Amino acid sequence: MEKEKVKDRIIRVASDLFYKQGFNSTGINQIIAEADIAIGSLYNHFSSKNELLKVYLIKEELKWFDGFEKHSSKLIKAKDKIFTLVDYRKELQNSSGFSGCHFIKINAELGDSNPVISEFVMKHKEKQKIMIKELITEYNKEDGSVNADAITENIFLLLEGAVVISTINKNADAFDQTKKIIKGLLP
Amino acid sequence: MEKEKVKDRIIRVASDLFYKQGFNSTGINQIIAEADIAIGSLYNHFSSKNELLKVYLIKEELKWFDGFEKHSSKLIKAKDKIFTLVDYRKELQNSSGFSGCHFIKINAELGDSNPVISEFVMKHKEKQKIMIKELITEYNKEDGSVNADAITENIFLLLEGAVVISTINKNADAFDQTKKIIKGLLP
DNA sequence: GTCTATAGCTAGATAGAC
DNA sequence: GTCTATCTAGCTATAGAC
Repeated sequence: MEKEKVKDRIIRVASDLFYKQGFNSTGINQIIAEADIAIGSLYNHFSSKNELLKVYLIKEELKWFDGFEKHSSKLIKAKDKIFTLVDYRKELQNSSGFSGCHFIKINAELGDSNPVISEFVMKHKEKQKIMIKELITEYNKEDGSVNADAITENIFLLLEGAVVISTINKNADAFDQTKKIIKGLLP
Repeated sequence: MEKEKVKDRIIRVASDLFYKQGFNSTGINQIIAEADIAIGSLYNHFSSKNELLKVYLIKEELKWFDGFEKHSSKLIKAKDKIFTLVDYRKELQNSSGFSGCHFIKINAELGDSNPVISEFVMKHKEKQKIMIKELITEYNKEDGSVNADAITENIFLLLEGAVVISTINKNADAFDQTKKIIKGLLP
């Protein structure tokens, strides 16, 4: 295994801090301390804290879709893939100590102050919804005949609600409820 | 009309800033500038920025339930009260420029750094859910025989999802979808 | 009860040695 | 390409005059 490069270590440390304690609450000094580098090195690799934020979000998006691909690729039926989407988001919450969705979090924290990030978050959620719709369309070919747009929106909103509420409550109950509801939606 | 007292002006200005640009991004200096007072006056009324945060959240919770009471008290049937809950949250979002839920926002911003606030947010959402359950129980007495717990959770999660997604997308589409779905849940 | 002045600290970012 | 030293600006909070 190759040794982790400085740039990658900065990204890893910064990402973890941005997620766990928030972007505004994370200082450059804390990042360089935990990455064990000098401040000059950080600014050699990244032009600003904001650039580090963009790199973080782009990487998290890739991780999110790759992670779901790994969870669902072994499954054959679209119905099972949809159920495993609930399991996947539950697992992400469990393993992060219910720290929430990276994208909802940063959007809540930045509000309207950073349009580039706001648009990135909007597009990310749109991608998630499109992915769900593709699964529902696949499901209709295999087993069902549901209204794809309506069921997609329903599942999409339930999942976002479940993530937010599980973050607040620090438990996964909302995902279990969500799975039951979705089972009822896909006969 | 009585002149607004200094303390109330501080609360109003701070609340607006906390909501619109975030708690961490709002400085004491900005609050006193926009409230047009000296810093000594602020600390005469409030012991810390954190106390101001607590007052803000308590006040917003009161406003939330009072606002819904005003919207729903004139309605007779529980079913209509549930529909008007969707309208109410849609209206809150519209009138704030889709700035999101005060409580989800502060929870996302603070993470686990402030347990007192985290617990307040948790209890607030629990109160909302209990309110929904009371409406569903009332509905069952009048018109229906749905599974109260399951339908409550379903409506609750859909609404939270709709608030989050409407905040990200800066439009009310998610509420219109949510209303349609809820209409299907309450025959 | 409102004011000014300021303490003590941390923020993000830059300059320049090596 | 990593380092130290440092800049300017901002932060929360306090002291003490009036």
